[in-house]
Amino acid sequence: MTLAENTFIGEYTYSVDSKGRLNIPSRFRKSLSKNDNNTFVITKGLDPCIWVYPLSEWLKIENNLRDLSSVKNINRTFVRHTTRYASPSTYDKQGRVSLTPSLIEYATIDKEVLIIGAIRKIEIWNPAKLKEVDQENLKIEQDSYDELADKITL
Amino acid sequence: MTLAENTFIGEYTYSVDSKGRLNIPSRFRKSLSKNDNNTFVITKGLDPCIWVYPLSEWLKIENNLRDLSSVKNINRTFVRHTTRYASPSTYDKQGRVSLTPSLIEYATIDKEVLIIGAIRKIEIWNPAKLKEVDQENLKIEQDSYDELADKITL
DNA sequence: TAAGATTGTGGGTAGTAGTGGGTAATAATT
DNA sequence: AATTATTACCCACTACTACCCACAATCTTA
Repeated sequence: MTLAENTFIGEYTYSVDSKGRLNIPSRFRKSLSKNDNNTFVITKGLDPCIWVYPLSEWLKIENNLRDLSSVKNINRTFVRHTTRYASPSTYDKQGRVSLTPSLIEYATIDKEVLIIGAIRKIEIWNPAKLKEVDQENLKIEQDSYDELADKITL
Repeated sequence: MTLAENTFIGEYTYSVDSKGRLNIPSRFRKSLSKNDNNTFVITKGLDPCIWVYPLSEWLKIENNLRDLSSVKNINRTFVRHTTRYASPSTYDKQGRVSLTPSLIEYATIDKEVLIIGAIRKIEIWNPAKLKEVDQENLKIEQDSYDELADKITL
């Protein structure tokens, strides 16, 4: 038994260089399915962080979006918001992808970042920002946390 | 696995020149199917923006419209509004299409525009206008938005 | 423990992409 | 038919991106 493909766990502290490039941890690259041709899709997270999907995972999302009719206003809005910040990126010979300025700004990323494996995707955080968000969540969500406990056995 | 044909994601800030020409982002041109002979169909969006379809995608829409019975008033109106502003445009050697004055006026486009990949089509926005529209949508549709987000796993 | 391989980081360079303007070919109008 | 207007093509400049090479630190293996 080995680790599952396109499944990411663990946390790393890396740095973004002056050109906006960020190394994808070697472990994560090895986990990426061969079919994905060294390509991730990088986009805005729902939290103030950057999300990185394996190409094949992203294509599943695309297919769901494709079925939404543009006659409905809410569908147009949803599709636009989901796609506009997304861009495919094949990592270079050194294993790096490049982050766009607008994403770097959105995630308030300086130089040092936290790269976190979140099973189906990878999250890129400004360490300080994550601490903030964790604090807030701690207060609010104990109830919903309990609810989750029913579904997931730890 | 590679990126899907005629599928557009990402966002670009480009400018319309004095001749009404607009560059189609290189990524989008590469994604356009070979069958489409460098041709897009440019038309009015349902939002105050311009929609740009790959030729082959547009033909599918035409076929759908063909099946709408003209007995119903709403159908006649819908067909008329969808078709009257549409015109095919092959991009030049520099990768530019030209926008008609009436479309530019409809989308209140000045010089700077936001080009957004919306899966099956490309949207061209006046950045300020999009901000406005986003604001309005934010108020009204949070519930239906969440519902959609529930169906589609991000 | 020493040699080799792997991994993260930094920087230079050639090719590509976006933009602006001029000119020829085509279409429209008088 | 002549003139004007419009369109499409061509050339040129700038900025940026992707690729390449290099190096240091860490980990692996003999």
